[in-house]
Amino acid sequence: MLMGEYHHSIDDKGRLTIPSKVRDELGTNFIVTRGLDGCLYIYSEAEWQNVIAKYKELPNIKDARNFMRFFLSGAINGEFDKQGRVKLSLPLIKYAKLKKECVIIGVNDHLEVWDKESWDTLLETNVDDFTEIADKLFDTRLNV
Amino acid sequence: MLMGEYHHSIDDKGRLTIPSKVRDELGTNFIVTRGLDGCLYIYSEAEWQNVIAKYKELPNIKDARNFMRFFLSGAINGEFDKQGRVKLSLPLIKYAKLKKECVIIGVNDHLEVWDKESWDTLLETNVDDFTEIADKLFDTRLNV
DNA sequence: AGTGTTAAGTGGTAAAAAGTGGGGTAAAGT
DNA sequence: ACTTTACCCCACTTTTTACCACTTAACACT
Repeated sequence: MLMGEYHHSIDDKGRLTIPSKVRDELGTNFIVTRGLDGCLYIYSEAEWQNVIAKYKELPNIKDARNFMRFFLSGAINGEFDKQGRVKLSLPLIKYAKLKKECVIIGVNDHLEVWDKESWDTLLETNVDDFTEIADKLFDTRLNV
Repeated sequence: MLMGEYHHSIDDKGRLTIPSKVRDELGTNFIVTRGLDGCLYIYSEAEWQNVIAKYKELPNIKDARNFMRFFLSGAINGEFDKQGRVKLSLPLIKYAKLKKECVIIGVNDHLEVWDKESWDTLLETNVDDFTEIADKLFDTRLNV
């Protein structure tokens, strides 16, 4: 299970260190692609297969086609160098607005890469809503 | 069954002593994560599985995505050092506003970690209302 | 009731690992 | 052939983690 929050910097050459604690879960080959809400997703090969399988079930309508374009055009096959870093492509860096400071978080089946500013904003603007959402969840438990 | 109230301090390195009386119930590996109302939750692995199972059923909408980010990014795999302490991550310490003095309480299936000030405030502001709150809670359950 | 012994909590230090930056080499393109 | 770019490796710095020792508190026995 991927989890945790890690702060790393991206260097001039577009290299980003993947936290050592989550490297094993990714395997030697993994996929980096555009994610939702302005971050990047990183999947292990196994999880990537699951994701692709789900998308193949989508109907062949325009929205779905465009979504696939968005999702797949940015995808790269990531590999670690000896220091545990990935080289990110320019389109990916641009999409996620990555500057120097990045935040890498584990979210169950994938990693997400955020620009530090975007992440801080996300936390600040949402932290109060989480209690409400959780209350709803636990309310449904009472109804069981 | 986890219960009781314990007072411990967190040191400069973010290490928090878990009361010896509740260590056995947590096992050797456990999970610390952001909790509701400004405290931290500590779950044994078994209890954590229950919690995760619920969250995995959430739909892939923005609120749910942010909720997962919030919970899982804060989650860490806790381990005891030889003195029975856990290393807490900076995001967790920041979220719960932990200073020096902490209060650890047992709440049935999990532990909660509170900053002493927050805990005292919570008790003071709510202690008179508990009877009332209890009445409401048990009323709604009867209506199920 | 006091003293001694044991367990629990706190703080510090040293060794190991992880992260960051720089430099060198090879390859490709002009 | 030379210049530029990208990739890989090495070394240094910073952070982390594990271990050790001391202090404080509790309990028991005399």
